[in-house]
Amino acid sequence: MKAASLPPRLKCILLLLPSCGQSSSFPFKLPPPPPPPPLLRLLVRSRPYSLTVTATATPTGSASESCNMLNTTEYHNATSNSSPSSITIIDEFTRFCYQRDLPRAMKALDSIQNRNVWAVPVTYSELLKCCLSRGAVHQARLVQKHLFSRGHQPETFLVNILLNMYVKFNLLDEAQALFDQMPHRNVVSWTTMIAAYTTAMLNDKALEFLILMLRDGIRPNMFTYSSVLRACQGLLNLRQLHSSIIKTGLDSDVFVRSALIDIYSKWGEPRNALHVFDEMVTGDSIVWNSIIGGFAQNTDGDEALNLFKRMKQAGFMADQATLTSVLRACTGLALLELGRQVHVHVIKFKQDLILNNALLDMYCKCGSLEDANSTFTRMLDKDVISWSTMITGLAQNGFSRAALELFESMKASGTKPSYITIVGVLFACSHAGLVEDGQYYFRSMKTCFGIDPGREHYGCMVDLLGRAGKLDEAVKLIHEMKDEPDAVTWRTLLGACRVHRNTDLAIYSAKKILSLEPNNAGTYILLSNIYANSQRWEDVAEVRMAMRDRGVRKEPGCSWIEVNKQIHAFILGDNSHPQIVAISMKLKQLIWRLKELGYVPQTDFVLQDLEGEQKEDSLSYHSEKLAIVFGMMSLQKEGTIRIRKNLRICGDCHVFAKLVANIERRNIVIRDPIRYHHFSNEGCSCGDYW
DNA sequence: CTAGGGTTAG
Repeated sequence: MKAASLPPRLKCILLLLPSCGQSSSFPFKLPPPPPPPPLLRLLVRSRPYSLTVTATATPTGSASESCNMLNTTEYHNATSNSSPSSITIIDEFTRFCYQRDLPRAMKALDSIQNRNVWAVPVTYSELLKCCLSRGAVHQARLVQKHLFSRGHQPETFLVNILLNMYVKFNLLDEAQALFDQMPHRNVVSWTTMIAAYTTAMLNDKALEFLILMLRDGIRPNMFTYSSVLRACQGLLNLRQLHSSIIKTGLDSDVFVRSALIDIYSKWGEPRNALHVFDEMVTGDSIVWNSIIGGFAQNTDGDEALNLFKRMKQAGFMADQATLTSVLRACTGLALLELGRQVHVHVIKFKQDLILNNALLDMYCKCGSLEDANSTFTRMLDKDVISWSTMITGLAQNGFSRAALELFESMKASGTKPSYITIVGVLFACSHAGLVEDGQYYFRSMKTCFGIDPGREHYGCMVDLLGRAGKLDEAVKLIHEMKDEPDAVTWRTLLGACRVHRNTDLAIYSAKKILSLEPNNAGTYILLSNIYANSQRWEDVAEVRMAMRDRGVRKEPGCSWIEVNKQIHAFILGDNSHPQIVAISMKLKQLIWRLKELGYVPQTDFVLQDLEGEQKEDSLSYHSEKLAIVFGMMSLQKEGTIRIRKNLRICGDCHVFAKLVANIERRNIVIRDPIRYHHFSNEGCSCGDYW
């Protein structure tokens, strides 16, 4: 046994409950012996008996007389019977508790209980800690019974330990019952309950307890706030809590601060989180991780990477959590090269599951399935998330068959698929036009895996049926949904309508989307294009008017490409790129070459009211075209050109990319907000459907 | 005796 686990003060004091009805408070006041040096502690442990007797034999104060007498009597009786004395039993009990010998300690507890004697409170706390670490609920309950036996009221801190234990064992009702019967509750008792309800995601309950606590006159401390913050129900709530934290000055606590940062981020206000962060005088790496994670999760990868830089400058080391967030930022920004650099650091942390999952996702989302695959293969531990990530990654990048095969391996491995896994599987089916497989998985998900189909599953099925041209069935399915169909669902149907040229249903879906998302410019433009295609100019004008009235602005198309650790952004109508002249020239030449091979620019995709030449010109400056040309100019001849863009790729750029990939014999990967396009000389992985 | 950071879909 380690010396460190010995009690700081080895007080093997015998506590005898006076049968004369005296109060249970122990009358002896022993000056705490100074903590012995490690070597001495070992000595002390080996001779606890003599220590005990000395201690109990030197009572102070007159009130102790009777106790002492009882004490002594008990001692003599015990010795004359040649059975172990109460002193010995308590001593043994104490020793077993500190040695974490649970079975023996429990046996000793039994004897103690029978003899109506008590050990000092700290001993019980040792025993309870032992129960906690072993998950010994039953034993803990016996300890509780003992502590409350014969009308005895245990110290509040002991009850707090018990409370915490029930909470950790997920026995909230039992914790609550114990809390209810406590005569005195301190901050710790309240905070334990609040933290319990927060963890159980019973946010109302947690907040209610905060109020009850305040009513009871107990002032929250930093522990309380850092727990209760996670339970807040919205920004209003959060601001109230924040201001009371400031009033009490507890905002200087790093725990409270990181909780504030997390919660502001969670409620979509990373700027406020940054404010809280920047006000901090001294922080630690966890607070850095909080703020970096906050931006990474709020799809502001740029700021996350900025902060990561600042973190390093401030001299903090990146750990697993930091790198996970950094990878997530790379994922969002499609920064494959930076992600690769992070990978080098990931290797330092041996097999961290979450970190590996983030790495895997980064490679998938950056379109490098080779790297994703090797990462996946090298992972020793895989959980549902690893499998789901890889399945979805394969499916999104156009490898549907491989995705479905991997799903079979997953089932064979014994990992239970989750809701999200099935989304990936159905996505794979819809992507590859595997109607029957998709319907099979959709129908059997409930019976095979106990997962109720949700919105996303219906969405995949709408896509599946829609692609196959079964628009009626798709609509029927939407009506069968338990949840209200959301904009994503209608957008899926709209996509199918465009491909199969069902104008009426397209207009119907577009209107549905607009009613759900009145500020999405893309939908207005889509609707206006549909009208334009069927020459309904009045309707086009009406849509334009509605857009103007509601102040909806179209986000300019933007494409990003990473070259030499730098990100080059091309924005429609922006000529600030230093090489823009050369790029434009090269693009013109390329278009010329393509035209000779039969390329006809598809002017339907121009959204402005332009005509002829002009129309074509504006089209040729779509940001992805510029990015492709820039990639050809600045990347190695063989290298894949990887582009990320903010809007869906238009049909003309799609044809363009396909042709370029073909004549230039190089792979082009374009990731738009929801689909991946891998262009090679065999065409596009999306199968020309998106 | 009570508290903080990271991963998969759309």
